[in-house]
Amino acid sequence: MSQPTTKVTLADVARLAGVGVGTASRALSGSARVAPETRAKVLEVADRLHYVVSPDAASLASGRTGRVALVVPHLSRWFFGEVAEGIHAGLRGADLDLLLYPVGAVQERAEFFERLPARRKVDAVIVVAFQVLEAERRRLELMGVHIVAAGGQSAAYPYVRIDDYVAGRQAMDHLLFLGHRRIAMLEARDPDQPDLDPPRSDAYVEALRENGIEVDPELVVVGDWGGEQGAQGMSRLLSLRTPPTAVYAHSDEVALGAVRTIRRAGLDVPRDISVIGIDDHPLAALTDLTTVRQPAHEQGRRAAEMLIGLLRGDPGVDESVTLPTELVVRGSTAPPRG
Amino acid sequence: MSQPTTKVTLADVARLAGVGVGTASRALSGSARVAPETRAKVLEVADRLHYVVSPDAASLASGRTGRVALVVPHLSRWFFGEVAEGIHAGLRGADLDLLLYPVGAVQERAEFFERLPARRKVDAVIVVAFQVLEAERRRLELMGVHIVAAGGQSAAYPYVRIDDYVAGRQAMDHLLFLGHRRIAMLEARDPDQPDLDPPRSDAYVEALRENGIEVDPELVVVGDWGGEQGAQGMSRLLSLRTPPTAVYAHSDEVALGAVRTIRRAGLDVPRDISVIGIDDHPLAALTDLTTVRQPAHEQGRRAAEMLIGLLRGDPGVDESVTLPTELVVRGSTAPPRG
DNA sequence: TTCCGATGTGGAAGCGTTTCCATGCAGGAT
DNA sequence: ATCCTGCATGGAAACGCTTCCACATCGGAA
Repeated sequence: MSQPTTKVTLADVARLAGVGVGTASRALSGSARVAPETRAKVLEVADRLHYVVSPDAASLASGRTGRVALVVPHLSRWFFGEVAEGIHAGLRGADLDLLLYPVGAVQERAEFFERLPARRKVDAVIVVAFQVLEAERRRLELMGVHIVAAGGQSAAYPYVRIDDYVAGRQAMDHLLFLGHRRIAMLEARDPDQPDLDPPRSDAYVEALRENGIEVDPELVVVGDWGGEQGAQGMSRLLSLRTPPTAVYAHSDEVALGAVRTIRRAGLDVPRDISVIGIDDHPLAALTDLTTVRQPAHEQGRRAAEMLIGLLRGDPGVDESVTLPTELVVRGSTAPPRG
Repeated sequence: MSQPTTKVTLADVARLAGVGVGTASRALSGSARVAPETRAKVLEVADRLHYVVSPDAASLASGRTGRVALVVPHLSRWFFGEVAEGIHAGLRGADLDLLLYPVGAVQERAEFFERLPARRKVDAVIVVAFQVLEAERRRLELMGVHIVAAGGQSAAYPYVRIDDYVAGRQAMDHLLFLGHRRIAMLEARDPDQPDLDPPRSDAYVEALRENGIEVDPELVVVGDWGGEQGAQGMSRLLSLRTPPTAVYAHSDEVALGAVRTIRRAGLDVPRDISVIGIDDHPLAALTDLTTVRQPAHEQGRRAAEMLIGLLRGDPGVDESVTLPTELVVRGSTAPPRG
């Protein structure tokens, strides 16, 4: 029925509609001023010929690419995938395509900022949930496009995120409220992120201090964001002369690792040890893990909407947003024994 | 130091290098025949001017876009994210960009195939892990580009996948080997996928039959791929007069839902009921879930490599691949009690 | 009536490449 | 010495659009 073989150009449409190419272009792009009947005629012909504009020609002529770069580490981890979906949702209707740049591995990341493969290919960049280093920021700016951060604390750009300190406090305050005093922390850091002091850790320290509890360095174990590290960290905590009665993990995945180790040691969660995470990963519900929920999807969506505003040149849209988090009590926390 | 303000064109480079634009283009694209010293000169000038080709102009002139569409449902679910990362890995060095098209929701999916937003924007399409309907296939082919399937049984295109029947058999055979006879199945289906009979279910039926066990319809519960459905399905199984001694779930997420329900009922996994899943989701290791591992990342990578071959016109690369799966025994399965 | 602004339109000038074709030239075969 | 081959090169012609500019037309204001 249709011939995808011969490609139909704007000139063809214009000719058959009996108008000039300029008019045809205006009629199709919708915005410009064209007489209603002329527009109708052009659209009718375009439809009949199965006309599809050539995005490359349009980009070349207009200088706009209609694309957005999505720079994201670790697509395979729930949070990032969820944010990415949120971004896609927020971009709907804006007629923008997403160019995907996974930069999980150190080398990939270095290469991305080195080569800047998105250069000249996008109108904007969304950086998902990672801290952009100073040197990287400078490279990024060579692209000369809008940049927003989704789910990260890249303070240099407009962002949508949660308050990690508050999230951490919600977790810690819950444990403290339950009566725990000997609380361990499984701190997560990205291998190549030179965070000085993650806010989620500050929350630990300050929550303890406010409750008159000394920070015991033995009770703080650092690892990456993976569950395996949580499991190992927990082993270390269990080997202490006096293990903690509760564990605050920086993420649900880390928390689940801890739970496994506790169970393998023949102990019970939460009777012997309480465990709390952060994220509200879908599996947290399935594993009955108490956690602090953060709106992953929404962070993506809001960031995308912000970007659209920026591209349109709306005034005042570049105001960063911090979304609320929420304690979700499940079965992995309880008052300490005794 | 650099001026991202003024855009440098090929003509500028050519002029400063003292060559024609044709020669400059050939020198930069690398492949064509250019005298070594000429090429060196051009490259040097290009580098000095921070020249970056305009992908749009190049696409327009050459007819190649240098982009690949990645059509994927549910980015936020581990398997899809992992396959996507694999695809990205497989594409490295090929200088191809990935255009992301999430089509998780029914409406999104319909809209994608209706509007075909990737039309004229890509040289190829990778469809991740979902069955392309006949009508969708016809739409897709309007694009007139190569298509491959990663991690799905879309038989119409070259694919890389696992054998779902075999994976199911590995799970079932393990349970049977342990001595279970009353085995339930938590069957997962995509809400809008009119699979007749999923191979993972066939495996259940045939494994039982081969072992002389009648299929008890009560023991088969259907849901979607989410953990919640696994939890609910398990409730139903527990309400039977004679609950199963083992549960075969179509995915790890479903299996974990089942485990939660079993535990909440005060029963023990695996002492009272064994549970096995499929996937080897990272959290399966953390929750000690026995499962059948499938190489998600590799499916993506291989599909991407296949695509590169197709685009290069290599002969014989369009041969589909089926990767092996592997039983991973952990702590959620044991012989039946008694 | 004349003039003016608003509105709709056609067409040309880019946009920045790739690629084809013609040309120049060196060197080996005759 | 002459011819031919083949490589390296310059330049022009697409590629298919957007957008600017100029022009025509039409009412209404003066």
